[in-house]
Amino acid sequence: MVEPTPGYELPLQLFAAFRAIIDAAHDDLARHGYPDVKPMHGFVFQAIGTQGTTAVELGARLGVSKQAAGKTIANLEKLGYVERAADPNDARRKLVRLTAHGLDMLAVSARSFDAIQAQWAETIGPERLAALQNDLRTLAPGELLRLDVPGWFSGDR
Amino acid sequence: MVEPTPGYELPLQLFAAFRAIIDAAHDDLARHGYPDVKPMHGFVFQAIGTQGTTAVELGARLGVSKQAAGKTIANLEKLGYVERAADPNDARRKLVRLTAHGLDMLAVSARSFDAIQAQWAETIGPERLAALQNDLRTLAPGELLRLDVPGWFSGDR
DNA sequence: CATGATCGACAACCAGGTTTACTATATGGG
DNA sequence: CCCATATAGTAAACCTGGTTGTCGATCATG
Repeated sequence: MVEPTPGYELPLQLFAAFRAIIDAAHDDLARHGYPDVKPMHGFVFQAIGTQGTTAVELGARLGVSKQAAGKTIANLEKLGYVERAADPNDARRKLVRLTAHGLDMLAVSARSFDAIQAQWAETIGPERLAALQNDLRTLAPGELLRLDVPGWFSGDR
Repeated sequence: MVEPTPGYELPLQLFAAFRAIIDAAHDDLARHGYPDVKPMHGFVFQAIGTQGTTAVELGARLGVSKQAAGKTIANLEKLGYVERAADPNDARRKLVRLTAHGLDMLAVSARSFDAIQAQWAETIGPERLAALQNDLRTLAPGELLRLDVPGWFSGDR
């Protein structure tokens, strides 16, 4: 039995597919008036959620230090996607929440991802896409949301 | 018909699967005496290949500037994975080739990736893995080898 | 043979990550 | 009640890897 593809192709295919989705979503976002969001920001927005969070908690969710989370928050604040407010119950904490702009962008991106998924379902058939997702869940269970990508990719893990 | 998963999960699943493979391969590499290789280096080694290349060509293959390629080459040279030699036919060019150490590491990583692929085939069945790869090829055709991941992920593309 | 293109290197800068260190605030045991 | 300890946020210094701009050296061509 011959080996159909060398083993190193599989991860590259997975990454190319990931990248294709992200690029498509961000093309969509740029067309809808959000040209300044970066692929990374999607992770952050998901981690902040509609409820808001704090820098420490955000760092924990994303797998980076609280300082890195703080930097990212500061950037998103400068871009107007996020706002910080004092926590009345704990003067140390600062609540980070999405602004109206951020929430709108989150909604747009959600529609974008849904549209891409729908398009993929159309391309290969919904049952095959469902099977693909099912297989991925089996093969790579665990946390989906990890932001330490730059460090993970180039650092020593 | 209900939407089974929100659209944003699909890219995260793809990325998690990619990451799972890379992490497994690098655990393997660390066990086999290559603890200092980073996920990024795999891309570079594949792009250099067994034939060798130059900085400009490497940058073009990986989608980064020649300067960035040069920096990466310098790092890999310091680690002993790569060596530079003058091109007898063109005094401007410097051939970059994998050392014996680098070639061995490439062989180990190839075995690693094959083993992981085999394990995945065992887990979900070879025909489903083949279908998965086939679908991925359909959904995300094009260049597999692009190294501009850090810049792509956090930069403005 | 002179002009233009290419290769490799250097410098300056940026983004994002880390560790270390510090202040301010909470919390809980003596 | 008070002090010791833990936690939240911030800042500084540093690392890696990316970018652009520049430059000298070398080829290639009109």
